[in-house]
Amino acid sequence: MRNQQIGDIFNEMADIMEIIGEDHFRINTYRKVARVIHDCPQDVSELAGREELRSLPGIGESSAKKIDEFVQHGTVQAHEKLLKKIPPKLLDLLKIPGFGPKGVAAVWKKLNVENIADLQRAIDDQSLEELPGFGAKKAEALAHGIKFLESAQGRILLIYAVGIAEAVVGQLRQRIAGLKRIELAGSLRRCRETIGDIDLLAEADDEELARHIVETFTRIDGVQEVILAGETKASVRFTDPNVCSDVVQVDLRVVPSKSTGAAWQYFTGSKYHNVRLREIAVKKKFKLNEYGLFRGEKQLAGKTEQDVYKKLGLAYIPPTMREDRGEVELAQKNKLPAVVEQKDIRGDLHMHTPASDGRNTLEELVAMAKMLGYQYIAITDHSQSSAIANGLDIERLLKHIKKIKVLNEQYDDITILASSEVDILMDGSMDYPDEVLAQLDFVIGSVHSGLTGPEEKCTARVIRAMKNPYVNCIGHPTGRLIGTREPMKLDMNAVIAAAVETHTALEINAHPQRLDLKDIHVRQAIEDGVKLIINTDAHDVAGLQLMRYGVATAQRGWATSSDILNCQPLDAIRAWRVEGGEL
DNA sequence: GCCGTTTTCGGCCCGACTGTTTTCAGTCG
Repeated sequence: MRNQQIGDIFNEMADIMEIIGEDHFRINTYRKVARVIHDCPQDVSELAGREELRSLPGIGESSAKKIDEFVQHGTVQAHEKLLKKIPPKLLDLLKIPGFGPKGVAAVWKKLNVENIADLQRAIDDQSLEELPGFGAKKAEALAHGIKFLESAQGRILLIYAVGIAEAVVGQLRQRIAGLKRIELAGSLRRCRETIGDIDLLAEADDEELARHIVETFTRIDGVQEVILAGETKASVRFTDPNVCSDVVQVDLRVVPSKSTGAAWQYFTGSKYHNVRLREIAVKKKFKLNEYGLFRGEKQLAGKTEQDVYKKLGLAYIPPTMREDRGEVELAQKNKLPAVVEQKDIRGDLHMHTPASDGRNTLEELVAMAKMLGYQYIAITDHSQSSAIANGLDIERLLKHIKKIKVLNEQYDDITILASSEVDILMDGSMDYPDEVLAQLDFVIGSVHSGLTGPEEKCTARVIRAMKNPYVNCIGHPTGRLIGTREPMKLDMNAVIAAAVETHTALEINAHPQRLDLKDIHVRQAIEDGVKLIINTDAHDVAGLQLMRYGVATAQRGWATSSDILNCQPLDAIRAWRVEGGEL
């Protein structure tokens, strides 16, 4: 999969073109191409040379040729030419907050600054402040920016961002008596798997209150630094050690109630989704901004998001779908899929007890599952090869199955399936013999070791497991840990085709560090008719409550409840499992 | 460079904040 690499080339070309001052519409096009490539579930290097590549939205003849060229030669001439026009480390300067292409071009041309060390020297010897358009304050801000860059952390996991946002909102509610409404926005609301900064939106109908909210925000506990603060908007760097050790940028915007919907829509993004909406507005001779949808001076919509979409002639688009991945077109035709919701989930088919590496008893898990309103759960302790996870040998497993069946008899309002998360061994065989697997109500096959092998080997391994008639589902298919462990190299086309052929479900593991399958693969899988299961893989009762992250990932992949096995009644799952029939 | 139920040529989203400015450019989201 070379999409990351190819997309990065287009972004780098755009960066260089900005510095040397080329047409910015062309630059935007390159950035869009980069985004389309990054979002594409198919390996674009496999689409190269075929018409399919040119049919991707935003990719025209010229971009397709560059992609073909990369696949054939490993380089793109246009890219190489651009690289020759700038010093090799110049692009590092763009990473400094507050320093953009115009500034970089100025210091390079006028002061021969070619990298961050050069810039630091220009700040130190005060030659920077002599430059037209620069000054002492700008120099100071850049010095600060360089320091920040040296200590900068990357994006944080969604669940930490949720924790931090809740901490900030909690403090604001406590400190501001007149605070009526405050909402989460940005990538946090869209439930991207990682979050760069946290966006909040507050409502205030008088300017006094708006100022008070902004000012209070800059003074709450945990603020490390105020980046900017105006009348209606402020940005801070914030940390809360109760959530995580990272320092995160939090942006707050305050708008009047007549604009709350438009502002919430705007600050939820994505940027590209918003651009699409504004283009539609322009075509209708309207104007869309964070204050509302306007015809001339007249506000047509703004109080609610629903109004804004409606007046634009669009069906309401759920936040998790707002990525400009085709949802706007479907909303225009009123053909959006009704994506799965938390309330559709009827059970959780992946969790662990102390029999292997879980922390809560069977009874405690059942109690929590009942509280969550589930009709069924599957107990899926590890198999014998997972020694670190205290996996069960056959003898222990058989006893465990008995215990679960006895327990199941005690409940008439929930069904407990005796199951197992069985290791897929290196050669693709299963960690228990078939006659043992046959005794389980449900079987998840998972890869837990040897994830670093070559693609053909990993793919063949998983597909062999799928071909075992007792395996119902592949758990966390790629094995990735976001930000920590790379996904296993899988030919996702082949895995999806095998899932259809062998009638095996794929898991959407809801754990915030996994989210595996991820959104674009979810979409690819359901397009080909694969059934998915959203599971928490809980190791304690708190883990059972992380289902929402899996649901959000399913929504981001446009899955409806009919795509998700554990949105169906247990009888339907049993029939699906045994007969291989349709749901 | 891409795209088209107003266009195959002429468009391509919008506003807050900051700093260096006598009216605005750059950056960010």
